[in-house]
Amino acid sequence: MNIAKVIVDVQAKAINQTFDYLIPEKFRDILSEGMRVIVPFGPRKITGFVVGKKEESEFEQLKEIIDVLDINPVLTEELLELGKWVAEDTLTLYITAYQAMLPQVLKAQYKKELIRNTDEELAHELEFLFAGRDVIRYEEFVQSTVPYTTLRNAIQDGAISINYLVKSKVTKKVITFIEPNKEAHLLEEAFMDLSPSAKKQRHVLSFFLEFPEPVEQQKLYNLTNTNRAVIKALVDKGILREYKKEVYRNPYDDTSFEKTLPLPLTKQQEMALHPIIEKIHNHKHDVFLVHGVTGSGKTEIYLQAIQEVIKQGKEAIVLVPEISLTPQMVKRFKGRFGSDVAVMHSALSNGEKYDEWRKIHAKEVKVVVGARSAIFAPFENLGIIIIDEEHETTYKQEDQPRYHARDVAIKRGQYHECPVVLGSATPTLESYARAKKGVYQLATLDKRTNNQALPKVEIVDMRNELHEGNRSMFSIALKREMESGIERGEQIVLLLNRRGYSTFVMCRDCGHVKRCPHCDIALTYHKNSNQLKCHYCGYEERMPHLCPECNSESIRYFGTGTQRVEEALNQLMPHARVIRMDVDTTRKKGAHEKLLKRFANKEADILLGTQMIAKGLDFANVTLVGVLTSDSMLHLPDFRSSEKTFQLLTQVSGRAGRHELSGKVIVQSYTPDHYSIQLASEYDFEKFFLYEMQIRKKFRYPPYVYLALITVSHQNHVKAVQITSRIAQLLLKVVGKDTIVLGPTPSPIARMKDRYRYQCMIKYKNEPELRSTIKKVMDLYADEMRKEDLSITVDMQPYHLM
DNA sequence: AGCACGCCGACT
DNA sequence: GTCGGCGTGCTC
Repeated sequence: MNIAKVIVDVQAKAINQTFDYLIPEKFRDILSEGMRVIVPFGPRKITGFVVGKKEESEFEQLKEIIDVLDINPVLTEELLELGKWVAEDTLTLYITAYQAMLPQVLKAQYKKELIRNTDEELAHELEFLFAGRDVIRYEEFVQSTVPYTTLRNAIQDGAISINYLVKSKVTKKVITFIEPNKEAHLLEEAFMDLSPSAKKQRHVLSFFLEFPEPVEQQKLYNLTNTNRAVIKALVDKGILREYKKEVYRNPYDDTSFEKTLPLPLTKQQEMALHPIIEKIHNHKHDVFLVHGVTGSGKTEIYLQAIQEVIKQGKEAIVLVPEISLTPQMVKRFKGRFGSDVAVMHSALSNGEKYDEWRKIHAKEVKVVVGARSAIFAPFENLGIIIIDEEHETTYKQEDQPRYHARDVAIKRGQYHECPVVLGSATPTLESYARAKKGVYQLATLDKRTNNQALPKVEIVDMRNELHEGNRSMFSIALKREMESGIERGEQIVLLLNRRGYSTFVMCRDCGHVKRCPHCDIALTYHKNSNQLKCHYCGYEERMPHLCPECNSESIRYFGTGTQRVEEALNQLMPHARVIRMDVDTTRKKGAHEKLLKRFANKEADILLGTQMIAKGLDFANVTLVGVLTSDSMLHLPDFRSSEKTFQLLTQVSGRAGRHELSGKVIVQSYTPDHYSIQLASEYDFEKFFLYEMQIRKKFRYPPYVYLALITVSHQNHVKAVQITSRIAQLLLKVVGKDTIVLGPTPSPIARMKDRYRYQCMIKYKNEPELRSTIKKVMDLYADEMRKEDLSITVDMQPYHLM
């Protein structure tokens, strides 16, 4: 096996295939599939993944692999196969799929440098640029005024050559330790010899006389109240010694988690857990849907199933929506499994993510708890995969590869012959329908573990409030409940649902709304900078004093931001202490946890926030949940808007009365009769499911059909429409008669970054050839995509129709 | 994609 | 003769 098949790091359709390379003698024994290599590619050097080996190649002149980057393969055989499947299933490039499976820092960076090959005089500009050096960075040339032709000539003459470099982004964290450099009695001698005026040095030495152990440099500074200078003096005298050690960055201090033991299960939990355990014992794959109301103890089921898996010497993956949002979740896993747990989520730095990944790769942990991409954890002996809050949209990646973690989980579950558990209080219609059909195993938990009733939900019709002269954003009922709650010393969670409903700027005189000049969307007002920003392209301008249309001074921002609610709250109840949680107050690392901790410590009466407070919070003292704007996303152009509203209301309601105190929920709405609001208030998932399924059936939406969305964008409006139309016609010709091809229709954001966007939607039940057909159609436009700056993207099973 | 190479027109 | 701007074709 002297030849390696390599997928190279070039994102282009024409390169989406394996390339053969000769394995040099020195790498023959060590090179295996799944390793990263550096290979020559045309004039450059790039990285690639070895996906296979073979004896012969149809190419005559093979180049040799330049270097091998890994000692152990970064992708297992399973992951190589899985990546191939992901790429083909989502219609993306192999290299894109492989890179999505690995931490960012393993992606190489490419650099160039110019090398002088001759002592002879160069063109004078080049001579000036090199300034006596033999090697310069390529950027130096780019930044200079030297014409390209001059360099080109020098390269053709052989006077200068380009060196292509592959640089690793990997940085490993190193900690400096300080320890005594002498034995105890010699140390004591040294102590005596120290000048009596060297107070600090004597203090440090006395510390080491008491504890002759290595100490982290930083800790030593703190413990002995010294600094670099003092320690250096002692090191220079040969009394102390410093050494460096490579460590994992540990974003969670394992010792700070209290060890927990399995809790006794309720009958319902027992019944849900039992069949899962059975599959674990029999090494059989199956998909379980655990449909449990908030507080029904789903997490305990996960924990005990994982315990069983660990007992068998196998590993577990737990996906949670966005783990930084639920420190309580991490606490529960770390509390039960301690340092056997790796944690992966977007709030970690790239270095931290890499370290957590290395722990998995090195088989130092048994469990990974993480967001979407943790589904690719390089375990080789998986015993269970759990997806908590299965309905969350974050499990679908919105850029390439556009995979859904649930699909990947099931694929891996099949490979490892292990169960996949989906958990939710409000499952997606897709999963629930499958469970009802018997494709998934359904377990229902309709009782809370503490037998507390779910909090009562009161819907307030905001139209009546308006008629009765209450123009504020708080209904009379909500105000009353907030006041009495605070009086009793209880806490309140207020949700401002502002998805699809941000703060835009409108002139009260002429109705003019400020829009982005490059995108078809209203600009959003940002108070702290007094600027208007576009959330799609980043365009920004100053908030105008006068309406640009009619010069009126009555130009104001509309919509309800959390800041405005906070101000109104302060006016309404000056004594109430409010914590505001939104993108602005949680931008800084760790800000999230800090705010939640303050709320938990009862440093505030009201927690006011956006969607991010709806999930996973568990505060014993919260008895009231208020939803200020329950219907803001009902009117989005999205077939899931009812489902999402139902999910959000159900979830946020579950935040009240989780422990001894009973809870209450007040939902304010302008459409109080809407079924998703009504049924959420009754916690009637079953009824909601049946009703919504009828609607999906009538309008032909999932789960009755599968969707594929093709989005075409181009600077020229007419061109975008024309091409979309042609694609729709081409597809219509080949698909089955039950398949619906819609389009061209303008995308919900019809213009973005000065490009017009049109889409073609395909609704199908059974189209085994659809992927290859779409590929062929895309190939027809390959040339135009390159030359004419045309863009065509495909999303199989889109979540948002943007 | 990213690069080299070659051709062409413009300008000293 | 240079200089700079495209278009084209190749990458094991």
